[in-house]
Amino acid sequence: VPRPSAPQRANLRLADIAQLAGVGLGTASRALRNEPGVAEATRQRVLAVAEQYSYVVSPEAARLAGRSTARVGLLVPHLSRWFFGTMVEAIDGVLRDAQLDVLLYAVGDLEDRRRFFKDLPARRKVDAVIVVAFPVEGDDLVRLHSLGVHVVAAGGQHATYPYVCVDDFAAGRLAMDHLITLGHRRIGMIESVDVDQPRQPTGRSRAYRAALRVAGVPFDPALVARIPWGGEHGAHAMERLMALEDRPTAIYAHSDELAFGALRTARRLGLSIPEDVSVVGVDDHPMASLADLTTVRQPVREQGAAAASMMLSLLQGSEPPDRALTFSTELVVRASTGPPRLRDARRR
Amino acid sequence: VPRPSAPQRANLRLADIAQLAGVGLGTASRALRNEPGVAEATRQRVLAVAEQYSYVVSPEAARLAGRSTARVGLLVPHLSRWFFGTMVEAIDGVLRDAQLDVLLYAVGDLEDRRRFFKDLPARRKVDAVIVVAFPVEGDDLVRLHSLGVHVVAAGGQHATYPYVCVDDFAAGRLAMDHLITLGHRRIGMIESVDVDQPRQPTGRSRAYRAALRVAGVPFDPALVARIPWGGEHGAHAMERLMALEDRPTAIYAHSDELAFGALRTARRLGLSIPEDVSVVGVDDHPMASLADLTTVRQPVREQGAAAASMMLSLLQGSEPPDRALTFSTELVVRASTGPPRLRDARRR
DNA sequence: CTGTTAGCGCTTTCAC
DNA sequence: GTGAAAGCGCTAACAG
Repeated sequence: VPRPSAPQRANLRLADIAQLAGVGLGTASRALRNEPGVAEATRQRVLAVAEQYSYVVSPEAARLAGRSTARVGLLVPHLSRWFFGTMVEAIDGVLRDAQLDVLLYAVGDLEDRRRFFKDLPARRKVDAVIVVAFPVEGDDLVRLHSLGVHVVAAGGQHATYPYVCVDDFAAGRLAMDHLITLGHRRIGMIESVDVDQPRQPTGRSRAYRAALRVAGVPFDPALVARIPWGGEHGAHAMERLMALEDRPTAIYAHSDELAFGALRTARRLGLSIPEDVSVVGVDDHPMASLADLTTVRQPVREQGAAAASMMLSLLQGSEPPDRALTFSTELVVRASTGPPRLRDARRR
Repeated sequence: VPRPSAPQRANLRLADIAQLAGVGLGTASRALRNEPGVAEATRQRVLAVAEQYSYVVSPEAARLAGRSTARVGLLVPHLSRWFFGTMVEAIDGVLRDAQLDVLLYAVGDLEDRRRFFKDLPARRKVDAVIVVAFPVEGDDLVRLHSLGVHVVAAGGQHATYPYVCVDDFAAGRLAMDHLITLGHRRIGMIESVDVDQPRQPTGRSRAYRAALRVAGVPFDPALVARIPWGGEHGAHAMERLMALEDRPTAIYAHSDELAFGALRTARRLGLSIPEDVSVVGVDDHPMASLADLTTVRQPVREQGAAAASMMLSLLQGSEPPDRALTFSTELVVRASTGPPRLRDARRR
């Protein structure tokens, strides 16, 4: 536990500004915060003095005396991944424009999260919390609410609190239907499971089975590889899938990173893409276009911005226009998918 | 500007804990903060009560009365890039373990930074600032110091304040010498320039010329492509380079992302790697292994952790063990580099 | 509309 | 060792 070295204090206090402007403390306070009940002329005078001495209120004092912290907590599991980084960047942007400070909490695993929610009688630290792509469970949620802390989810799934996300099922269907339309029938799935929450099948998984069902293709468990998230895991999954007796002609990966791994395996195996095997991912990671990977794009930055705006409404006391926002996804066809070889298509 | 809805307050105050433990306010305060001058028995009693009621001090009140904010500002230009995200994740981790809160500032452009440093009579917001991979200019620096705010740089270049980085020149030499050792003589460079600070040549650029000089190869300006950062730009640069009359047999890209772009161009051009052209990057982005890209690895997480530790020392008032830390880099040979074709090698 | 007066919850002298 | 008292800089109620 660091004990900071004492910094010198030299800044002006509200009292100084008030005096300089020739008004009382209360008036100065109101003027600075654009509270009603101050003569316009007076307000201008105060504002001018404050500006001149580049005065800023002490957030600590303001918080101690008042109610809000003007700070929001941003909980994110994996900052090093593109999706999360982009989301955070977007959220931070709109929050900062609204003069709010962002307290970052990189909560990699369940343990971190637990600690956060436990240590967070932190209504003492933030007015609100934005969680990126993971659910807040009932108990924690109740406590947050009882503390008066707002919660919104960005990029997660449906929730009881306000959220913004994409329809993962629809995204999955976009990918699968593309493959099926191309003529593929034997389609493998590389499915990543979150170690912390191996919960019920995700939308992207359900889309797989649904698409097959609609196409009249029986589900073959041998064709799905369940692995942890990550390119290397994706690569291994691909090895397993391609080692199958009756190997798939196409692969549906739950995310682009997984797909990149699959592509490497294919390349190393000497398979040509998409002639020998098609690969489709989800996300439209910036690298996807560099790898010529067909994928399903989801608007990440937009989701983040929307979630932050939602938070802003909540903080203002007004219900947000929408309690839930679902952005749509879009198929982006590139060079990694194509029709199966005739031989393969005929086989069944 | 959001006006938060008033949350209810219900938490215990230090006074309550003191009373519950049957001690005075001052004693309770000292006990909780492990200050000397409290009987061990007393301290235990206070600690026990605090634990029992899961009491936490109000950071605002503590700050207002005391000196530190227990918060550090983290300035990052591009959260969505792997390097930055990873760095931030690492920094956040050690700071959090030290009970410090991290205030995130995504400062994409010069304008954002300027605003930060202007608005930051924020000694009122943070005790210290960590900047990721960009320099703090003299004027801002002076102000920070005069406010008693510590500054450390993570992943940047040499600075007058404490920093941690890698030797970009050495990294560049590793990449270049690898190419030269393989027999390449006509080597192109894809160099990214930061729009905000098109400052003097970076270490990675200087390494290019130095390596050529040592190898006795004359510098040919036609072989270097200066572009903004980004895979797509890397791809275009590669197009230009490969369109050259006397095209290079190898490409040295300033970063892996650039190299990925180059690889795509090569692939689209029908060039085989590394037979027709070798490509080497810098960073060892996780995707590099998936693309079988030869690169120079730099330890990102370690740099972040080291910078954060440095900050901790500073905050404790003690000089850090080292005011500057330079991590070493390492060549990682993969499948994207190989000797030039004999024909090519002979040509000169 | 404006000035004054209480605290907000803690840290820090300063006596005991 | 420990308790009492004096603020830290501000907001919010309350009188004018």
